[in-house]
Amino acid sequence: MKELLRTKGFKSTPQRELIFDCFFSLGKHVSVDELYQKVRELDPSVGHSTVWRNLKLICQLGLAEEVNIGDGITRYDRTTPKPHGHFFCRNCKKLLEFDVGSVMGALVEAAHEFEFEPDGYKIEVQGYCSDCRQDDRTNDVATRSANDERKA
Amino acid sequence: MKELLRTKGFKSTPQRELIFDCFFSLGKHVSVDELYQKVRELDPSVGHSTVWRNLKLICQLGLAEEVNIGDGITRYDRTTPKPHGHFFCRNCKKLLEFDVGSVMGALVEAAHEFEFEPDGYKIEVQGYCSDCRQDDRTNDVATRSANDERKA
DNA sequence: TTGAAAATGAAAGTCGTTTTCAATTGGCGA
DNA sequence: TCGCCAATTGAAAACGACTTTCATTTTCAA
Repeated sequence: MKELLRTKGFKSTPQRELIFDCFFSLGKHVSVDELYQKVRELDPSVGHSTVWRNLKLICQLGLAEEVNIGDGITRYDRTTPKPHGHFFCRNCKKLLEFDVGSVMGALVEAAHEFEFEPDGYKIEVQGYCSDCRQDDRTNDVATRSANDERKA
Repeated sequence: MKELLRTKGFKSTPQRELIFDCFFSLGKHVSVDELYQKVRELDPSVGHSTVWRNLKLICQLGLAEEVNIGDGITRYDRTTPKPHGHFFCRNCKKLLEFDVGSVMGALVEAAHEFEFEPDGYKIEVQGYCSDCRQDDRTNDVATRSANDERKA
């Protein structure tokens, strides 16, 4: 890692190494705060902004990319050799990955038609995972009474 | 529109009608502020929060849905009979729509394998549109001093 | 008409993200 | 190895989009 940083012109610092290590030791889809907590376990002196900046750096280095599922929290996903999509459970907030190889062809083709030069794909499918499926869901209704439930 | 609101248990107010009208008269992918500006042109007394709340209401009624392209701004897209994806130009921020009929099958199948019950799809392809394509782009580089090398 | 409930507008609050700035540190050249 | 200078750090504040609060106004069913 130290090597990669040097060759790219960045300095290696203890904080940076720690943050990088923590990021890669954690699972995927890490938020800044999740990473921050992890880092603090090992070195409570590391600052919030340092974690944030290094997470950005990890993205700049092409080692991860942002994932935005629309809940206001940016997560960071290690880049993988093959692109993948996400199933996002509206209930338990779980994020599952699935292979999108079968849809890439169609996407690339569509892009070609638009003379669009793609360099990133975000395929997010929202719904309910196997644990949270139910038939009498009440949280996507447009009626007044459902509003009140929601607030609770 | 007044009818729809009533039947769903919501009241009809001048502000609400105006906001709804403006939303549907504007193109797609409207942000709260864009809608707010439009509304203010016709009635400067309407408040920011009223616009925001009614945009949420439009979503609750199933007439629109949020689109998140990761730039921190939530846009609202009229729901259309057929699902569509977006091409988001990193340079000019343009948002183009494309038909995703050809990929839906694969997505639904993948969801089925995961026992996932989908109810929303977000297919965002990022890159550069035909107007912004160029070969010597310099805004996605990960190297500090290697910028120069790469261009040469 | 009238009152309960909903909607409004201004302002303030929330919260994740980003920047500022002074102090510290890494690492290249001498 | 040493010293310099730019990169990095940490605390705090700034930022900005989103959301809530609350007093007031308005809608609409009875």
